Amino acid sequence: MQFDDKVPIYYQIKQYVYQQIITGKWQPGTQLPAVRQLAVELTVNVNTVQRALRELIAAQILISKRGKGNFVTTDQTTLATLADQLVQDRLGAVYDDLRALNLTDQQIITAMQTYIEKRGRQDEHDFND
Amino acid sequence: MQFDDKVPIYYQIKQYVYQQIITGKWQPGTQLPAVRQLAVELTVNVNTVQRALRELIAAQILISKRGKGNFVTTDQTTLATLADQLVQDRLGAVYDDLRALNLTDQQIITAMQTYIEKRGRQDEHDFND
Amino acid sequence: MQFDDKVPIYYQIKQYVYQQIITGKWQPGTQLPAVRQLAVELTVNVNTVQRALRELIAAQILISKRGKGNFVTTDQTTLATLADQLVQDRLGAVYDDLRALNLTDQQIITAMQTYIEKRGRQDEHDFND
Amino acid sequence: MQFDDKVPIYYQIKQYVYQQIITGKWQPGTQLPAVRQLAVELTVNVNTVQRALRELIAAQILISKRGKGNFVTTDQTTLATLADQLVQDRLGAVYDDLRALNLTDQQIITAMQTYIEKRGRQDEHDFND
DNA sequence: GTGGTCTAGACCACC
DNA sequence: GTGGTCTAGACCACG
Repeated sequence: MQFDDKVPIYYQIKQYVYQQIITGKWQPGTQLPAVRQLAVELTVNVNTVQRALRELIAAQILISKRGKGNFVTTDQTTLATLADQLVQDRLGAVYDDLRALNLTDQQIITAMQTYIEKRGRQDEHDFND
Repeated sequence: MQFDDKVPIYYQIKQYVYQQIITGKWQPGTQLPAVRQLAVELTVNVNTVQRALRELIAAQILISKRGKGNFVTTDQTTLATLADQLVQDRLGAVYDDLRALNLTDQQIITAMQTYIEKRGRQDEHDFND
Repeated sequence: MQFDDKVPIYYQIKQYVYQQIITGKWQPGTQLPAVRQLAVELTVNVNTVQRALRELIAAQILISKRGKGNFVTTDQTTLATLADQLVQDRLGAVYDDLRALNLTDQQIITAMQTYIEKRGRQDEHDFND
Repeated sequence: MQFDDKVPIYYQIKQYVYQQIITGKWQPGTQLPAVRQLAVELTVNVNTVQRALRELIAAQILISKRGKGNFVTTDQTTLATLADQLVQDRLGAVYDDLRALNLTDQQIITAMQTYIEKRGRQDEHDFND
């Protein structure tokens, strides 16, 4: 995995974990890879992984069982709000930024649409290469 | 101005300058506020402002005239691409993130639309308060 | 049983054993449940239980009879001091802490009294639910 | 400062900070000693201090100003609840423990009173030494 | 084997 | 100078 050096690695690891959970790669109740294993996969120090997980454990997204491992919570309400929360946060950030660049609501939507169309064509093109 | 602790302040100042230019608050050729003045406005240390400006000068967005001050470039092609570049970058980032959360292209657009509607109603409400 | 993550489980098990003895649930001379049985009851690993018992045996609170099991000591002087010792230790700890928070002796006593009254009312209420 | 090796050092540092604040040794708004300074005073590693402070910052008890230092919050409501919270937690813990040892409410109070009297005499004695 | 804590020491952003 | 992040490596509690 590649990290953006403009934002703390542990923070990006948190986002990564969110992704794995929301996309269903890590189902509720399943055990995460061992911290040392994660550290290897992400080519990062164990402590850095643990710092990320610690916050997720505090937020009850993950459950830590001593000597056994870390697990995705099985609490459905926690997980349900999680996905929506992340999407809304992301949308809010980009919306604020684009408004600050003087785009109107309508312009933002059309910009998004044309961007996606363009990406669609590009990806198609990339795929054909 | 409020800064996000998770990303370097000098980086956020760069974005701020971009904003001022693109929204026309700082017209091409006009002189920027003095560095010390900017530092006060942004409640940030002078060194931090200077680091941000240094990079903008290197990118030829700003022109530094020794003993006179810093000025927004008058080079139209530079400015023309700038705005579009920033918007595309932002859209690209949010698009990648939302795709990583398993949203389809269509879901991304509708999520954006409903988000904007919701914000519109909220802001209206806030305004009436 | 629930354990506090912040202090070693084997240590909390020792406290649990003390409790059983002092409250008379485990009379002097009686045999303890098998280690495996205790481990199940406390939802804890056998090794962890054994570590706790080892220390209690060393302190002569428990007597280990090879191939037969573990027994509560019948030595009355040992048991007599035990209860008092535990209470005094607890009182000492809380007293020191509250003094460190600037409470006077008198404030500590009244705080304790009002706390107990409050708890009494709450428990009564819970009971009626 | 001496630490109890039965509970994490960073946790005890948190308690220490609480104490300093509640007893007024660290007034609202005042700057804490530098983390490296605290580490020396507490004969502990810098990271350990920082781990403790990080949680207090997250809880808004402390305010961290980049490049300047850490400060006790000036938010009065946060501080007002803090002291009471700590005392109640402490009382709750000791109450539960003593009840588990079969003491009645009344016995707990009198035990506390006699303990304090005894301590008072002892301290007096120590003082005269 | 698992996770949790602590240390020593480095580097960065910011004042 | 300040705090924040990261690394490498050790040791402990627990299963």
